[in-house]
Amino acid sequence: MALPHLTASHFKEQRIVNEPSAMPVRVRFAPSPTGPFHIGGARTALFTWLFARRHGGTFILRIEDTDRKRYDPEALRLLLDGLRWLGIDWDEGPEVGGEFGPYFQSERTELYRQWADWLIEHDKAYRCYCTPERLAEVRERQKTNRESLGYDRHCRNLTPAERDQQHAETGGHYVVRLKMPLDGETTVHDILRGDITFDNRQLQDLVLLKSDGFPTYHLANVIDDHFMQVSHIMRAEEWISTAPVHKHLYDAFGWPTPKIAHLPVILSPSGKGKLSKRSVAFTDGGRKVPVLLHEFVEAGYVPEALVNFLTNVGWSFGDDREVFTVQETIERFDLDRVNPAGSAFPLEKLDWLNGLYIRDMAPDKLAALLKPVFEHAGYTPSDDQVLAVVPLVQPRIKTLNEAIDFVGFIFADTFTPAPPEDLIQKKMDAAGTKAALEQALAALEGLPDFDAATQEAALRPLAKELGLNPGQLFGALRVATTAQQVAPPLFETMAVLGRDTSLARIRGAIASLDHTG
RNA sequence: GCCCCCAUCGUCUAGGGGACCAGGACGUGGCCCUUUCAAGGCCAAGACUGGGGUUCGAAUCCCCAUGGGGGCACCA
Repeated sequence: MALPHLTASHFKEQRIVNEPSAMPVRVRFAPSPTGPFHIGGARTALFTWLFARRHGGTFILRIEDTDRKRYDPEALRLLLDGLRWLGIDWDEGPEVGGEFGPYFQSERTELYRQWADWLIEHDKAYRCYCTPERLAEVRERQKTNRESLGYDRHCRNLTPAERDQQHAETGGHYVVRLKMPLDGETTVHDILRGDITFDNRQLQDLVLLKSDGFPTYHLANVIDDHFMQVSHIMRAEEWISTAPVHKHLYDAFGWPTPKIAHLPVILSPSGKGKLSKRSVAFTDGGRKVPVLLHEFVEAGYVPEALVNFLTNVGWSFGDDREVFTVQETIERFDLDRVNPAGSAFPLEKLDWLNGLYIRDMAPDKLAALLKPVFEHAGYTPSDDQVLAVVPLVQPRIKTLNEAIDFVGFIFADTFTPAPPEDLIQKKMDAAGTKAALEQALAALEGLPDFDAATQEAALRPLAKELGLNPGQLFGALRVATTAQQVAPPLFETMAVLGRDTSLARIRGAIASLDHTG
């Protein structure tokens, strides 16, 4: 009988027991306003928010605007709008405040500076006077010598006299670096992965305070998470490698380390590399893969579908269910069903889900969503016109934008007839098509009403009479009235178009067939 | 190069030593329905990366290999 090993399954058992801890759940999403809102960030925000809501905790939004060079004032608006669009609300943060503010790191610089000084005073950190040029040189040398890359700790070993001299020479220009242990190991506990152990010799004396006086992520993050009483850190997987540094920072301050879960990354649909705005990917169909949240909005996805989709990537509902509401997700979301493996972005599944949600939607709600889409495409339909068109598109579109191809022509100011040859259906010729259209025209003209059912009652027997398949007659009429080979069902379409317009177009088609003979 | 993480159908996933000749979903193919396109219904093909252990028994636990991913900034 072998001794039981400490295995992943042990962690999982422990996790379930320990999860509802006495400490109130306080989690944060802490984006950096340096550019558009990335879908990966949106997923991290969603999972964090779901976790907070599931545990009756507090969801904090904190803006990590400590990078002056990359700061983008537009980014914050995109971020807040994006979160709201997804239905993610925050209990503390911009616009709502909270007792642990301010929630913009740029307004907390004094705090970071104080604690950086504290670290220096307590010999946990040191001032580094190395210029970017020297750092680059060190780097180059390490590369040519095939050594492992990193700061050589030059300033850590300065004598007090040398330090004073450097201070004077550089005009007090310095960064603050954390004094990491030079040997031994550091173990970080990740909720999804268990213990992760690092060799301290691989770890860096990372910069905590930049020469412009702003903190780096490492410092600001640790200080804020501590003072904002964050219980669980949830962030993307790319932070794993700096987690041990953060652990040492907490230890240096003498603060407890929050529980940490590194969420898996979303990969490009090909599975090759992170889903990135820099390396634009395309689907097999040649469609550009959306990456930024506003690209999903513009592509005609609806928030309920995107949220449902995002929860299906890296997390699973269980019970073999793929479709569920946010409320249902909140009721059962937890970290133990988060898959630590990165996943390719299954865009086709989003299309399917989006279509599902569209078909499920109340017609007036769909109309409200569709109107701006039509307007963006250059049409100006009235509310009633959009509502009339909803039944035509609702069962057949996967994204809102697809409605434009189906029914956009209905709102167009001018009608461009299809070339006459397009009117001619399979196994038909120009003369036969012309005759069929003339017969149909006559039948339609005499109708007491122009609703779909009345039209059908007249035209279906006519097709038989003419010895045509329904598809032949209806196809010719479809092209005549819509100038499209693909359109919503004919009778409904003509009903929306109106009798006058429909008949005029049929007459035009008949005339165009004269010229082809 | 160094460090770290991960590994089930093409893809997203279920799976926690026996209930697994591995379940669901998307996509794909076929059939039905049909007025083009959809939607809907039915059916089908399709995976435990490899090798060693542990065990009566491994998709599941351990090790190695391989593959993929992430990181190695005065960016987050």
